[in-house]
Amino acid sequence: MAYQAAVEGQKLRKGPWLEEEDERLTMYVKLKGDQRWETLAKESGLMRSGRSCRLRWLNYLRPNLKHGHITADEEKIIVKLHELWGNKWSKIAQMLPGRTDNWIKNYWRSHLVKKAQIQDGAVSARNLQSALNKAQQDFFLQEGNKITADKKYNFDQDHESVENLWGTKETNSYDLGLSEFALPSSPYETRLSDWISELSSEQSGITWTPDHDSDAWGCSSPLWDMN
DNA sequence: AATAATTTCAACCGCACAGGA
DNA sequence: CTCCTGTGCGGTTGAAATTAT
Repeated sequence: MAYQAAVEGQKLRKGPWLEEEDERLTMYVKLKGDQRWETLAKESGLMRSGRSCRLRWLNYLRPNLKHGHITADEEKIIVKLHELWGNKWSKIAQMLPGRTDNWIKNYWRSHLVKKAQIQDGAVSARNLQSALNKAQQDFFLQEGNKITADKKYNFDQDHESVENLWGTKETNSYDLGLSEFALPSSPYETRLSDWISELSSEQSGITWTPDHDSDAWGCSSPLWDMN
C-alpha cells in the first residue's frame, strides 16, 4: 500500500505528537489551509504522513473543539442518531458541534461494551452491579439531568431495565423519547425534540440514501442554530 | 500504599471512493 | 477504461489515566 510504503520508505514518525509538531502543523494549516494533506505534510517538513497530519488536526488541533465531558443533551443526541444511522460517526459528528467522529465513536464504544457485557450475562454479579452503578451515576448525575423519583429507571431490577435505558433495535426507536428524560425544556432540547419527531415522520419506511439524507437533514440549518 | 482491573482516548490501519492523468 | 493519488470513514489497538480491591 502507498501509505505503508511512505511510512517505511521515508521513515515517517508515528505515535503521539510532540508539542513542537503540533505548533508546526497548526502554523502550516493556517498558512495553506486544511486541504491537500500530503502536500502540506511534505512542505511543513514534519516527518508525518498526510493522513496523520489530517487526523491530528481534525481530532485535536482544530479550533472550537470540545475536549470536556459530554453533556446530557449531547448524550441523547448521540443515542438518537445512532439508532437512526448506526455507526455513521462522521455524520453524527456533524450534528454535534465541537465533537469529532473519533470522539463520538470512542464514547459510544465505551458504553456499548458495558451494555454488551450486561446483556450477554458474561459478567460476574459484582461486575454487573458495578456497571449498573456506574451507568446510573453517569446518566442521572449529569448536571441538569433532574429526574423525579417516579420517573427514574430502577437499575436494581433485572436486565430488562437496562435495555430500556439504552433502547434496542427491537424496541420502537422512539421509546426513548425525550419526555421520558423528564428534563426541563431548554431551547436546545425543544429543537431536538421537534427535529427528531419531524424526522421520524419523514423516515417511516424510507431507506436512507446519501442523496436523501443530505437534503432531509438540512445541514444548512443545524440543530445548534437557535436563531 | 501497592497492585490489579477497567476505562478513556489518541492514533493507526485497511478499505472505499472520487477525481485527475 | 484503467491506474494512481489523495481523502474520508469506520474498526481496532495500546498507552496512559483512573478506579477498585
